[in-house]
Amino acid sequence: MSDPGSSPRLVASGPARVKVLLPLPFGEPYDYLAPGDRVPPPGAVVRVPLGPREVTGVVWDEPEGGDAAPVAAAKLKPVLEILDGLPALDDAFRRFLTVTARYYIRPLGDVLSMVTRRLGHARPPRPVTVYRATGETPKRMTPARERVLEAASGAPPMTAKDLAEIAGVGPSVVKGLAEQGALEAFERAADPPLAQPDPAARRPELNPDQKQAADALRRAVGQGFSVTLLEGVTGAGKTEVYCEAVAEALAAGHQVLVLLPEIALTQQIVGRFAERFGAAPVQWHSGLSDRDRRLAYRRIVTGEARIAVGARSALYLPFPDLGLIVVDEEHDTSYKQEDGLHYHARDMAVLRASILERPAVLVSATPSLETVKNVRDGRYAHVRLPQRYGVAELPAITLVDLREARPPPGRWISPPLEQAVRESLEAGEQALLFLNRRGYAPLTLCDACGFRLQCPHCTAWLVEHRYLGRLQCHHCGYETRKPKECPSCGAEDRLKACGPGVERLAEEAAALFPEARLALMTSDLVRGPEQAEKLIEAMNRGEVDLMIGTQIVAKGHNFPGLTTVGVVDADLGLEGGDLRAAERTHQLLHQVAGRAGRAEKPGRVLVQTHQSESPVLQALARHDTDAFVERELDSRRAAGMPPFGRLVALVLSAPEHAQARELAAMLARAVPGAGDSDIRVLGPAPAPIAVVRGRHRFRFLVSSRSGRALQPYVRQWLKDVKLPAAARLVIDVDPHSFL
DNA sequence: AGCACGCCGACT
DNA sequence: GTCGGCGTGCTC
Repeated sequence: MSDPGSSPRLVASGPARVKVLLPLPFGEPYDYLAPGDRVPPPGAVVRVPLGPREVTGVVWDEPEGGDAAPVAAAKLKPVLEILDGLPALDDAFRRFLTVTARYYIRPLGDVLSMVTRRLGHARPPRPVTVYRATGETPKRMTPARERVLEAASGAPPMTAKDLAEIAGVGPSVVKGLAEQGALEAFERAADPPLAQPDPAARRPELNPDQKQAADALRRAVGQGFSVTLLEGVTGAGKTEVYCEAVAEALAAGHQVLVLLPEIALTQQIVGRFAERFGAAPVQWHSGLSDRDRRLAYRRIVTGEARIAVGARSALYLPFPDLGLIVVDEEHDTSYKQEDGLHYHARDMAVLRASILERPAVLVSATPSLETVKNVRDGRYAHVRLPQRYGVAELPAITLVDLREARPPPGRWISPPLEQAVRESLEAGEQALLFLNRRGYAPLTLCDACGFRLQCPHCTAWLVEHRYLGRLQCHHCGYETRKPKECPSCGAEDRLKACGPGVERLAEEAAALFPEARLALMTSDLVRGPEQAEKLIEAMNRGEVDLMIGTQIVAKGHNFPGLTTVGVVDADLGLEGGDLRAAERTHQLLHQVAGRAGRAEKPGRVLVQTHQSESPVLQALARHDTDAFVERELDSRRAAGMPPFGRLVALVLSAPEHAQARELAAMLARAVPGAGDSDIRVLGPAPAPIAVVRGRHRFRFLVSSRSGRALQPYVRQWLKDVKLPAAARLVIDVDPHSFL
């Protein structure tokens, strides 16, 4: 750690050394000379030379236990500039980045690069000229001028371009009016002011259970680091409860971050926050326009934004005074980043809270087993909402065994499901069909020669997307038109769709229920949160009778008129056999089931399966989450798997199969010797998807049954391994995907 | 990550 | 004889 007294001071031996961390895959900061006049403190953002170029870095502390020989003084170059306009990264945030890097076995500079990409956003926007009406009338009035003045009056000041666009005239009209004194031009330098949330704006009526839960969360807000699991079934009112914790943190003058798994959910939560606090929170997600992103960034890092609602990447924003982190739907798999730095936002949220010594609240109807274990071990507090607020009964869940109730060939809706949907449509109610498979058909084959259409770059079938008129690879994004002839035997019109996707399901539903108004909701057809919101609103207004969708419809939306839910293929999530398959299926189906019967009408759920005896589905049908959790925990404990044991996956890839295989063998030879029976290394094995984007992949899996940290072992293993540039090694700590 | 240096094929 | 391919290595 740096000397606390290292503010500007004269050093006999010339300009001081400063450590500067660069957003490049280096593990340690580089040494520079302080610029002539002053020594930038740790956290300061600086421009430094690096070889022939110039990069933005952050002044860093001494690396911990860093006793490596110092870089020769002759090599040192001076810092070019201290960027005083950009907020410095405080100690806690720097520490957060350091621990993230260590946990995920990644160079610290890699982690910084997630942050510095945004640093440019902190610069204030260049001033723009805006116009407002003065109330004067120009000497000569024209229809065009009238329209402009009408648009300007009462509205906030606008740029000439916006004003002209609204009035449907050219910008010269605006300029003319300004010359005449009817419009006043001025510079708008600062960002528009942000309406501030009021913790007391609209306190909701809480039922006794909610009140008790809210009190517990409020108490936690005043008391340093803690993690609380807020558990309650869909509709129990968890959002209202955690909003009380948010209010408490706001009242104490802190910022609050609410993490959501999907940007499709942000609109809805933003609306509820606006209602509760009288002002909308700032949003942060990948769907923001560049302008909105910059604005949001500035508001967050200056502290003007008191509440930020965002996707996982919001966790790596430098909030100056974060007082509470809420992770909504904490069990959701999209919190795990699956490319670049493979971090888990829920886990890192807990880490950030612990470093800040502030509370975190994890919210879920179906908590992850990791969180359940932490509760049982006494590490997390547990607040449970037992009741389904406003609704007496849980939906009736029926398992439809497809071995008995077979759909007709080439169809996927069984007679009982068809019947149930028909009844609900005839009653004027809404129905939802859920199938977690995008596109029209997952596989296309030639019925003349049996050839299967495969991605040229991956070990994967091409998925037909009929709406887009393309065949798509879901692993690399490769797209092509569907050919007329079989690429293998040349037979014409013999390529047949195989298996169901939501688009095909929609086609089947349209044929079965021609009078119903259908809507299809999938991530590739719904672009951005606004469109998702539109569909949801149409559904809420009753403009849709039958909604068909992938898991995007399962998450968090309330459809008051929805009474019947059909899960078309419950077996989908159970196959593949990865360690969390049962857990994910349980969570997803529980969530889908929770969509039914939210208002006064009771709901029913039909779950189609070939394995109705499966314990996951049995527990689901009985609404017996606890039984499922017990069973699953037992089997994980017995297997030494997470959350009891730990895993690290390593995937080595190279463009040539032979090279990948040889390098994998070389890595295998470098595995540190036994001597520790707790840690095991499996592999190398060809990855389940052996080729992705033209790269051949081999997997290793490191595990410890005891739950001991694996990072030191993996670091030791890779310490002296040198890979050629063509090869890549991806390290996934706590992997969720096993592909 | 960039970007330069460096050693082997087809061209003014 | 050069221009340029991208494989290897360095950047305080």
